[in-house]
Amino acid sequence: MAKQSSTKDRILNAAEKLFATRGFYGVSIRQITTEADVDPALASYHFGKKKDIFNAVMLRRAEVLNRERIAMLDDCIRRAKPNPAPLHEIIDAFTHALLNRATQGGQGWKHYFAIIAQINNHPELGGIIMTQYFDPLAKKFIAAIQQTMPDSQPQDLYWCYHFLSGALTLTFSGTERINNLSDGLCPPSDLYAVHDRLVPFITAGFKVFAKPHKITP
Amino acid sequence: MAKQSSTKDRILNAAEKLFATRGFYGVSIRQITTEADVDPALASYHFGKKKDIFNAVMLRRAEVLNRERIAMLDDCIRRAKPNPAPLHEIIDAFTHALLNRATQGGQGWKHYFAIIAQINNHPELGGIIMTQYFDPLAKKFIAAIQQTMPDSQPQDLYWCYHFLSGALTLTFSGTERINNLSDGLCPPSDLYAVHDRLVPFITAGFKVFAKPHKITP
DNA sequence: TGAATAATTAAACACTTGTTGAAAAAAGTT
DNA sequence: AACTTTTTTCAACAAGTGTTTAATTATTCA
Repeated sequence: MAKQSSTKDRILNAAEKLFATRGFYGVSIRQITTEADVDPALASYHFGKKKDIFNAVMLRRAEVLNRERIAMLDDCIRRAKPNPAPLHEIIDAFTHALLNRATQGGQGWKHYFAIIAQINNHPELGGIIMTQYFDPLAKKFIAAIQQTMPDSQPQDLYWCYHFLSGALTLTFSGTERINNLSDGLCPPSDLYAVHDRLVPFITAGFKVFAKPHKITP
Repeated sequence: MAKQSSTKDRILNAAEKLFATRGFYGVSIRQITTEADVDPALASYHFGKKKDIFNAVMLRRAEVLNRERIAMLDDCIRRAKPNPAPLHEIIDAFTHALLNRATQGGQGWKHYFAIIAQINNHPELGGIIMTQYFDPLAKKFIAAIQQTMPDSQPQDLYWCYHFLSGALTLTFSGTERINNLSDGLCPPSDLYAVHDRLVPFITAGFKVFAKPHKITP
């Protein structure tokens, strides 16, 4: 109906960039519309309230990322049939889409991941995407692992997922902390290097709970 | 010299509580001083700029926590001498102080950990505590692991530390996400249950890199 | 006690906040 | 062409922002 207006996209891109570095409350609508070179009133006109802008920013990418990750998980399970999929493949399927987008997806995706890291534990801001997109995927992921590790206990898997979630979030947040800490030895920009270590690390962690059940090491 | 004024503490406590849920930019000085039941001007009078309040909030606990964790690491290493300390004990020493404070430290500590989770990848806000307190501790921790796993490569250890850092941060942030996801099976309030799984999980992850060196699983 | 220092108050500063309304311009439709 | 709908602009709103100033009250110490 309407023309392929670029105004909405410019607002979203500007908002994404600013939210990534200063957070939701740290960015004003004026700053967004200035960055987008657009009248302040257009933000309200196109999106409504400020929080609606934020949701639009997040949903835009959550949708495509979610679809991709589900597809990779399904693929991984189908390839292995009739056997359960190998653990490290499940974990790779869960994480690889993030790697692809973070490395080849352009700056916008990096901003998106930085925002995710901020709202991962913020119910008010992260509620929508988390419950709508991430949680169903997480359940699928955990179910797949349950298949591969039939003797494991659900609580253990949920907690392991939790650890994975934390590691993943920090890894793709683009923080420079580890770079400073390692005196330049570990540039977070080299996401392939990280991913090559992340998957075995997490896989080994999960495998601890393959058998029932001895928590203290 | 001055009396043991409680005003500064009340401001810090109020700020801590509010920062934990709404972030630095999401909280105004008026909100803080109202919560503290104190005149707005007292914030500037006692602390200076808003960011100074934030730093004071963080430094207050970072100092005691840092001291505690270093002591536990040193203890762990000394106990094992002349052998290198066992890996899982090093990791426990690194994490156990957090567990103690989060479970027995009262509400303030929970707020503190929630803030840590927010600024973990925020250079502007997290810079001071991170470089001044957390980074030296991290180096000590990694050095200890290097001793236990002499054939490991520094890059691997740094990245593993990074994963641990992410998992830790999310775990102690107090988020309810995992609770919802697991339909109440994994209450994040039961930090002992989490910790009992976190340490073996991370230990197994590190051990992957004990020998040099085969990243793809 | 009285003088000096510290803490608290109330008011105001100039500026930014999110959002809205009505007028103007652009695009779309018949 | 004229008419309708969509988009953009400009101005304004009331409320909130961090911070400062000067006056007032508590406290400390000689």
